Amino acid sequence: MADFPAFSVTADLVVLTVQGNELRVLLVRRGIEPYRGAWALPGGFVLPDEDLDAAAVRELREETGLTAPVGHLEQLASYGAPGRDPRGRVVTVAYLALLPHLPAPVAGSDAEGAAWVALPPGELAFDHARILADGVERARAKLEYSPLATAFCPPEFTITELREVYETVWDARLDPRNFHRKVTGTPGFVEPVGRSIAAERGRPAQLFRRGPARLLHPPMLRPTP
Amino acid sequence: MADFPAFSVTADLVVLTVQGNELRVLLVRRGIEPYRGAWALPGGFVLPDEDLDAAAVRELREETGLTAPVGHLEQLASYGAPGRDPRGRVVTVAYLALLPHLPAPVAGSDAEGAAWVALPPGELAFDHARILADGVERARAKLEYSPLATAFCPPEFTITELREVYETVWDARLDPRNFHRKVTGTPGFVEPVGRSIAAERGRPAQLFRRGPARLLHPPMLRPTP
DNA sequence: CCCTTTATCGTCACGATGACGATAAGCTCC
DNA sequence: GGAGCTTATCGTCATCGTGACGATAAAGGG
Repeated sequence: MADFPAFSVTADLVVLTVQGNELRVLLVRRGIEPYRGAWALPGGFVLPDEDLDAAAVRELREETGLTAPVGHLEQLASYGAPGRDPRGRVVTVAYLALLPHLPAPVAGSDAEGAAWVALPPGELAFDHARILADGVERARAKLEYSPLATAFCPPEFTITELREVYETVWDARLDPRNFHRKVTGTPGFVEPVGRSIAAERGRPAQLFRRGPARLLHPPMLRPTP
Repeated sequence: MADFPAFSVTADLVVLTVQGNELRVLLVRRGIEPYRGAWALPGGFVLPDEDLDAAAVRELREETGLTAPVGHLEQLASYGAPGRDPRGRVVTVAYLALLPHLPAPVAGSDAEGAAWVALPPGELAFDHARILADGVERARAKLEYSPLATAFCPPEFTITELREVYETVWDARLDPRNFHRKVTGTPGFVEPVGRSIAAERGRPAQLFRRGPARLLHPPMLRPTP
């Protein structure tokens, strides 16, 4: 392998969450050149003896303090155009993480500052705008045929909370009655906890947790406007 | 980037085609160690000033002699576990290519030998069995919600040829009448050429070419056995 | 107790689909 | 040239999923 050693490899993260009718992404402000002071996706170099997935998990933990297996993490795509990093030849393996909104502040970050930024953000370093767009599009598409919307919710949630996730990520309004029928009627999507929770107003709602299904048959369809 | 230069990057290809009721993958027999003599996915190192996609296109051309934009090529996933290549730290960016069956023999290959091998193949070098499985699963899934089955067909094809692609990739039997209705009724999936072609037996079939649609709404659904 | 709000259940029409019959348009064979 | 075979294409019908939307249930606030 001494013939082609000229690559560095990073694992960068598109970490999305839903809070207050907004889809937000975790960004860090770069403390060093290049792009010093600019927003960028969190991430870092894959260690010499580390698997790609392990690097992504490590970066996610470092940036969010997450240790418990909550939310969802999957590989997104890889980006390796020459010149995308002015320092040299860098291939970035991007990962997509979907998390419930964390009440605790973003801790343990070694970057200058980390923040949840509403979409769309401003300018991003490197080709991170493209990576972010790919991640958001992946998330939007996956809500259709997978139960991943539950990754944006806490362990126990109401149907209304789940619907608000869909409405926020898709930027669309869904009929509460049809949504309720669809979700509770799809086997394995959600399972009733058996308890209810009172909201600020109105009738208390049943609590659910995510079910065992990995795929939705038939899928949730985005409204055609 | 001098801190972490210890990676080599390859672009490897999962090239699939449909021929005679069989799904086949393009494999090369390795001429050098490690895994000398074993079947492997075609591919090679990304050049120092080459984009990942460009490397995949170059490898595809070198292995198949393809120059015209036929079929389909997309990034699949990246694989970088330590130890997956005994020679050192290698990250492989895998690509998935779907091609019509090429009447010309596989030309221009710089490997010892290249062949179309029916699935499932025997043992493969490195972690290529896993990469191949991921590629096949991606292809199977994409036939549901995209018109990519046309990538397995020549520029002009009949509905029956297209149905045989689905049946082969999914290993399922589809009702010819319902399939015909579904395909011709989905806007942008296929467009009639206006001519017909006579098969060996039976009524001649109309010829179609692929339409402009990128997504199928609603999707083709795999039969639930 | 009435009103507001939200959760949940019901109803109905319509479009998509699976099962399958019917017809069309070539061929071969006699 | 017609019978018979094969495949392509069209039609029919019951069923299911879905969008639109009415109705009811269950809380709190005045």
